[in-house]
Order: sequence, then C-alpha cells, then structure tokens
Amino acid sequence: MPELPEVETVRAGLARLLPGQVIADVTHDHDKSFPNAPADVRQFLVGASVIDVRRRAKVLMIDLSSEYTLVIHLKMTGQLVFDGAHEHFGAGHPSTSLVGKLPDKSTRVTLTFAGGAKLFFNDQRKFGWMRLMPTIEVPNIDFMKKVGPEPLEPDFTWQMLRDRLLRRKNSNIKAALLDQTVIAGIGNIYADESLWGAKIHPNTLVKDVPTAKLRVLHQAIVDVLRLSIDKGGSSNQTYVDAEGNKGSYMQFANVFRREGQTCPRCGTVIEKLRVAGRGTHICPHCQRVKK
DNA sequence: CACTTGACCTGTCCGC
DNA sequence: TGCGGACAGGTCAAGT
Repeated sequence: MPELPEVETVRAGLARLLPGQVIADVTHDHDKSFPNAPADVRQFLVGASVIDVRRRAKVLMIDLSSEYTLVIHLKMTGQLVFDGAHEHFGAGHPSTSLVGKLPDKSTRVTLTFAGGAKLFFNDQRKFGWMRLMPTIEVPNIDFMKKVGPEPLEPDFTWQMLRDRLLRRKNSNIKAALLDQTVIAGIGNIYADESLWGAKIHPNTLVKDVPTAKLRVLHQAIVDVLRLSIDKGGSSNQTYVDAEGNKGSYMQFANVFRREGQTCPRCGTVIEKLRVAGRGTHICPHCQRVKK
C-alpha cells in the first residue's frame, strides 16, 4: 500500500504527535509482525520516550531515548494510527477517522503511553513488520545499504535517475522504477502516474527510453510525489494517516485505477494491462510503443 | 549476474 | 447467496 507519499504523510503526523510521549506498555503478537523477543520488547520500550520520527524510502523509524529504534514497514495494508484519547479532549476527529474504533481484528501491536494515548499498528494482510534495534545499527541493515536515492532530496538530478535506471537497462522501465535499489519510494501508483506524465509505455526497455524522456520522467516523478504528499497520499483501500484519515490523491490521479475512463490529456480510453506482474494503467495514445 | 516469477496473508469483488 | 478465482498500494527467495 503505502508508497513514499503515504509513508511521508504518516511520518509527518507522528513527528507532530509522538515526541515526548513516554511508553508505558506494549502488547503485540509474537509472530512476524513483531519478531523481537518479548523480554527485549519490554526492556527497551517501557519507560523510553519518543525522540524523533524519521523515514527512508518506505521505512519509518521511531527513535527512542533508550537508544533503540522501532523500524516499521507497512507493506501493503499497514496502518499506524495515534489515538490521543483524553489528551485531545474535544478536538474531535471526523467520523470517517479510525481513531476511536481501534483496536480491531487487524491490530498487531499497541503502544500505550503514559497519560493514556495509544499508537496502533494494524495490518490486515500481515506483510508489514515492526522491529526493535539499536539506533546505531539501523544504517547497517541490508535494505538501508542497498536502497537508492530519495527522489525528493535536492541532490536527486535527472542524470542520477538515468545512471541508476541504467543498472537495469534490459528490464522494462516500470520494473526498474519499482526496484527500491534504483530509486527509493516509488510503488505501483506513482510508477504508473509518472510514466503517464512522461508519455512512456511501461513495457519500454530502459535502454530504449530516449534521454530527453528521462529528463521529463525525472520531473514527472518529483511532481507527482510532491502533489500526493500535498493531498495526504492515496487511499485506494486501507491507507490512512497517523490520525486515521484517508488521503485524497486518488481524485487527482490521471490513470491509476481509471481504466475505462478517458485520458485527461487526449481523451483516449485508459487501458489496464499487466507489467512486471502488477496491474498497470496507461493511455494507449499518449504512451504508444515506439518502434 | 540480470531479470522474472511465485510466495507471503486476508479480504473483497466478480462471474457462474 | 454460495463458491471459486483473481486481484489488492511491497518485498523477498527461488527460478530461468
């Protein structure tokens, strides 16, 4: 589910809500949703306070005063929802918010803070995980060492995009964009949206994409990620932010999950196909396969 | 090594 | 209404 804009939206919310909160209790399933030993979980969580909330690619990091960090991947259906309980007396959440409706049967981990606020980690499909490790070791995990550049950092240039993509010159451009070691944070929604923006067919081999189009693609990626963050991300099905609310980017999507509707640029009917094993949405006119 | 496919899970939707 | 199958925002391991 969550791609860069969704994870960033959750991060920003948690960064506003969590720092200074002291963990008083934790309940969790002991399967892969939180594989740490229960004794370690209590030792390094209970009594610790939240220092900061960071993001790298689609991974969230909650840094604690115990010099341990909760490293979290939401995968397809993960949610992190903060319920301030009586601390936010009268603040009111919209009736569509999940706050006040948790825990539910998808809740895997519940952190309770001194004062009664709670943080729920929900994950319907159980692909996501939460792991506790020393803060200093986080950069050493394999994923952090291999993951590509952050597309919204100022040093992400079109030349960098070109060079990273060419590591997979014989694969199709969509598979390359989804490869987190090429660029961090792009998933199925924003791959389709940015390829539409650059008028590139997702089946085009990386080596066959003209340089001029890579420049356009670079700008399209940056623009679509920024727009989605501005709209609070995409809520196709389960995604919600740290306060349990859906994002509105899907109203602004040009092709993703819009098969049968018309391309906003040329009016051609949008098609759905399968590329890199994923449902893929294109305008067959704007994104013609070049011979 | 480069690249593709299947597996991991639960829930929902669609066709018969 | 019920049942089977395909599919859903992401990554890995295993396969070619």
